[in-house]
Amino acid sequence: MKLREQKKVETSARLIATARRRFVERGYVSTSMDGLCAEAGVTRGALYHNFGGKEGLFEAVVRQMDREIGERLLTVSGDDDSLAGFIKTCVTYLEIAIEPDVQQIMFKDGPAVLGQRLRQIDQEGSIEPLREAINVLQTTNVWKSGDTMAYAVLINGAMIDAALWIANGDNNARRFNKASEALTNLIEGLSV
Amino acid sequence: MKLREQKKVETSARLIATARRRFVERGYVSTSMDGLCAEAGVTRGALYHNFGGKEGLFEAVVRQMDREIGERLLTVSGDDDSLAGFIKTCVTYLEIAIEPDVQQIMFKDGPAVLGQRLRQIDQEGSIEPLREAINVLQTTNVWKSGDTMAYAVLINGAMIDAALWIANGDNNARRFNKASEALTNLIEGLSV
DNA sequence: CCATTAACATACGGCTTGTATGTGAATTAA
DNA sequence: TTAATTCACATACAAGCCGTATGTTAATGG
Repeated sequence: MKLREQKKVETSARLIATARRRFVERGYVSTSMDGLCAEAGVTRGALYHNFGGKEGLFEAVVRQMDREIGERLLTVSGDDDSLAGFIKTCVTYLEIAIEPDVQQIMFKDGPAVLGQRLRQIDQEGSIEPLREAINVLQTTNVWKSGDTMAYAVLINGAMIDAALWIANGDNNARRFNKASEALTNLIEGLSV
Repeated sequence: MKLREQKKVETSARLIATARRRFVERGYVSTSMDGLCAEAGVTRGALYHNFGGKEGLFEAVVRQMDREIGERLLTVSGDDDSLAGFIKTCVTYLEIAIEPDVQQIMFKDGPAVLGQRLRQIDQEGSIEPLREAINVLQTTNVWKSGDTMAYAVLINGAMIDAALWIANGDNNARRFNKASEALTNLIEGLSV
């Protein structure tokens, strides 16, 4: 890799890492680009050159986080095409969605900052894998008929809202158990 | 009502009405309080006196919208305690959640601006009625066992995400049919 | 009729973001 | 090798927005 190109990815990585931490700690609007760039050891010029602006930097953080989530889910689902495997993957997603980083970036600031683009981003990362898994279950006759994307969206939203409910309570473990039990019943109810 | 008190209500109402329109059209961050107050025929002094700030005004808009949604749902559900009535109410909620006003205020800007407070607000407006309906179904033995609040949250989230999916497509009617069919199957799957 | 208060207007300061321009090092071509 | 060019980044500047602190006027109450 060329020297200049390498420097570029280094500063980009530093900016993303710093941004991720600050966006999680202070939220999007309360995060100043001056302070962020200072901590990253660059000026705002570097930011606007690499990411176009505050929004672009935030989007880069979202994409990074989305990839990480996708990878973590892959290690769980593996090649298990059973209904039990699907449920286990969903419960794992619930665990991930509870984490403060994910809550702040993906659920709280994400929709306001990126709007529809956020959906496009984790369409690939979360919903599409979900849909494919449902599609497999449907072709093996263990899932009700109906549009697989609609099912995927419903379950995705159910898990997101459940995660927010869990994280906003004072007893996460208790709510998590209740939610995962209800979620399991919900999914089993959709199997034939 | 005292004269001064009445004036207060009037200006508050004008501010809320103008704010609702502008927040929907331009989004929260792109809405200037200078321009908003100018259109409402007052200065920013009135705003900060009545609502404390931009955030307080937005919260007032959210509460108004939440009440309207609750009332509209009540006219549909009535006193029908059957499973079919519950499904009908949910489909109606889906219809409401598709509307651009609701999407922008409740789903896009709401979480970022109000955060956890948004959940508290439509806890009363949306989730709690949902939970009560499920509770009735559960006591009449037409619903699986498990925590009613968890079920309510799951279904609530499923509908919200479905509404976002529908509204972001290019054929709303088609997606709405798919989503309502899948939602019906999901709910029926949770009945015994 | 006067004092008080409440609703609102005005003025000000500080912070933040985006852009326009400058600069030095790396790359490339002659 | 060297000179030109490009690129990654720094600096400077301008404009907008929000919150607060301070007036001001009209209603209320005694």
